[in-house]
Amino acid sequence: MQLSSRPSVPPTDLSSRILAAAQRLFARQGFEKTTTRQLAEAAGIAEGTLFRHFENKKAILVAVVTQGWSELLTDLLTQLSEMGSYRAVAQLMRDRMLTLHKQSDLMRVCFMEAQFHPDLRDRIQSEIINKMTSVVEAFIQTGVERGTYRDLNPKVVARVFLGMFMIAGFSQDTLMDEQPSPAFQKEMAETLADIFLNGILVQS
Amino acid sequence: MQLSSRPSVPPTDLSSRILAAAQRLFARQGFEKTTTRQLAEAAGIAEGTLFRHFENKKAILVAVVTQGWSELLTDLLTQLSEMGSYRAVAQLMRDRMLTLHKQSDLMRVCFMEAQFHPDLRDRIQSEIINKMTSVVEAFIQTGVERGTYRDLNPKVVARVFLGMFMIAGFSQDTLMDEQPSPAFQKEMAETLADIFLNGILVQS
Amino acid sequence: MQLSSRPSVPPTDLSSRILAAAQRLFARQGFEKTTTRQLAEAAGIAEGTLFRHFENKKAILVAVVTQGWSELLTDLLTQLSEMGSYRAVAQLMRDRMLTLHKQSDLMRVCFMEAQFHPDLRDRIQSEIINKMTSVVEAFIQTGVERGTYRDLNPKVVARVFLGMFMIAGFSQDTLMDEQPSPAFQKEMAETLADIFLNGILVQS
Amino acid sequence: MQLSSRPSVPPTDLSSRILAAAQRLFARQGFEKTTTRQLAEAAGIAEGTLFRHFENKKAILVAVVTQGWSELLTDLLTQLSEMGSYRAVAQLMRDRMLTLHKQSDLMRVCFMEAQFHPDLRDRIQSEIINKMTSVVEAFIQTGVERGTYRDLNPKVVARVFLGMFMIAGFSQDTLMDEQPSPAFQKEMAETLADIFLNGILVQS
DNA sequence: GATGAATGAGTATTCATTCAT
DNA sequence: CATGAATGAATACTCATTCAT
Repeated sequence: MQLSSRPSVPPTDLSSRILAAAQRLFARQGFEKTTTRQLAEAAGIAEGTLFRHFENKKAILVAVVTQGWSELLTDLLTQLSEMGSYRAVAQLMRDRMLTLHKQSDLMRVCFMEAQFHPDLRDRIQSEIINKMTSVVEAFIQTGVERGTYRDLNPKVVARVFLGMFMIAGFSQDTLMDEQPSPAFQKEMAETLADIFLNGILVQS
Repeated sequence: MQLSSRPSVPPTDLSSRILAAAQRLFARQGFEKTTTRQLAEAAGIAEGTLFRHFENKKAILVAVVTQGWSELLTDLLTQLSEMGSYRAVAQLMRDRMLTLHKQSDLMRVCFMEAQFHPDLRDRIQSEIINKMTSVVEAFIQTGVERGTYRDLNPKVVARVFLGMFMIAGFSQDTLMDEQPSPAFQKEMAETLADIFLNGILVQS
Repeated sequence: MQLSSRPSVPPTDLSSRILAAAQRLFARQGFEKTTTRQLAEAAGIAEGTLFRHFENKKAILVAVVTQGWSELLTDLLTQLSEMGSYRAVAQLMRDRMLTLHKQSDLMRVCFMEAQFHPDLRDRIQSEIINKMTSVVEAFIQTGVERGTYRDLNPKVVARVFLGMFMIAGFSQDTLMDEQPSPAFQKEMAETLADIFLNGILVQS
Repeated sequence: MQLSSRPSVPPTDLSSRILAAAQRLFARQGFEKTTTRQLAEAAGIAEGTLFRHFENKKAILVAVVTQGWSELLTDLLTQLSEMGSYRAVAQLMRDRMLTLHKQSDLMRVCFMEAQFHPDLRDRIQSEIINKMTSVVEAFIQTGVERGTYRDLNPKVVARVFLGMFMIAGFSQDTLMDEQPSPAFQKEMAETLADIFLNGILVQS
């Protein structure tokens, strides 16, 4: 997996067209319900052409997911590394959550399909989640050592942090209101960050 | 949907046998990948019999999900209403999250399939999520009014609270470690509740 | 494999209808070129029904061949065992060759497909050819011991004998004249039997 | 078809490379199961190039078969014409059968595919088989007239003679023992020639 | 001439649903 | 009511052939 690749992919090359179409369709309909015919049509190519670029349908899923997470991880790492104040994590979460919403396609694909495709899940886990978790963990650890964060298990906190991303990017669209207003989304993101930092209890 | 029904369903009646089998299979393999033949076999009946009890395969999905959330909601409402201290919410979360793990089958089915079946999602939302949210919202509201909780938007906090359930019950199994140890699960549940109440920042 | 089964199969049961259609089509067009759609149409059933009776297309081929040889072998054994005079082998050959013509469908299927389907070939060989060869071999052996046949290696003679069957039933239709006249066929059968018994050389 | 052409084809010219690859692949896998991609790969050229040299896949089959029989026929004619003694036909058969084994690739291709490609069969028949048959027929005829061979229908004997070739070159590999030992092959060839000349009956 | 990416009709197989028993 | 054989539309994937480079 290449973490540094990407925004340069020309949208005219077929593989990219296929992946773009696949991301949209998989997210909208799920992997199983997306037919290769639809995929080809959406990419503006013939059905057979799909199989010149990817060995089979599942390989398209793997590519979509791998590429997507790759981008996500790159962005997160960049932002974390540039973040001066350890209190600014709220800012980061807010930003991330709002942009994550745009990538909720990807989140959905992952959550939906990872479960039924062990090899896909293994890739996501070993190549991505673990990397993200350990980066965030190190970040939290530093915050704890500096006395900014409470003395909680950094590994666990990292998971909660990442889990919150998913709430934001994923469950909103899925089970909550059809189309939450931008204002509500903003408040949601800010409250989530606030709770993450301060909790809901009044400080005694 | 009946919220108060349920523990009286005899496991020998065919509809229940079908639903039990379906919940397991849908969670394990997803709705699309579960064939009616498997369903029938798992329920110990003939394939055609399925269609005497449910109009079509999708009706089985709807029934599984509705029934499951119904139980979940009933339990949550009971516990909330019986809860004296508003600080004890941590206790509740811990309990819920640990038991939720057992019901992760249901969570999975919901998260996976709700998206692709708008009518299912609508039912879940209008009949369940909204009810849960408003109950939790009222609970939070009271906590805020009593000065136990900070003055945050109760509706938003309620969503965060419910969202955290899902982290616990769902994403763990799906994307995190293959089989998180009970000890880790317990720590995860407690830390999540702790962060929800206190945040990660050191109290200044 | 059952050697003694057969002429009692009711032509109304679907498996038999499928096999009958398959024998004709495989012989006419080959296994690869026969589509399951054609197969179903010829058997007067739906395409999906094929797969309720046979696991896959190849299983139909195996069944056709096995069944066919089974019948052929049964007949041959019966005739050989009932044959009084060891000179009468000519009579047998003539009869067999003429009826074989009707079963040339089967011969073709076997010769064509056996080669590309090792497991099929193995079955034919171990269950049928070897049985036929050893029966004929024993017959020849007896002829040699009685002084009726020359002292040639019975195993080799048996193979030649069986090979001659194939010339008769198979290569005629395939490479020789489109439709050899019955008269020519009869002469061919008789000459083949004659040469087998007496050779072409004038007795010195 | 050119009977006198050929062994001068340089193996570097593309058409020949294609034919060589095709003969091997068709014999090994059959015509239908050999893909043009395999063909191109085996010939070391691009897939599209095939279609600059042959109009379509079937034309390659026709060329392979025509060329092969052409060589076979040339050899047979040469040997027959050089044969002094009419008793020496046994020698010829033995030789032919042993070398035929090497060309069993060709035999297989012919037997397999001729049947399903009427135009191919017509070519083989009119241009080759008929020529071979009539040459052999004339040869037998002469033997009969000289009193060496019994007074059998020369046309029929010629067919039996050619049919025996096929037993030898073809059916052995296909349905008989996996890999008959050279010794067994030799005995087979000799016995076949012996039976052809003398029959199996003890001369009374 | 050679290439190989693109094509799309065609394939075997699956599976929700029906219906005669 | 329960059954399970029959159905046939729908699916992922293959491959001979074309054509712009």
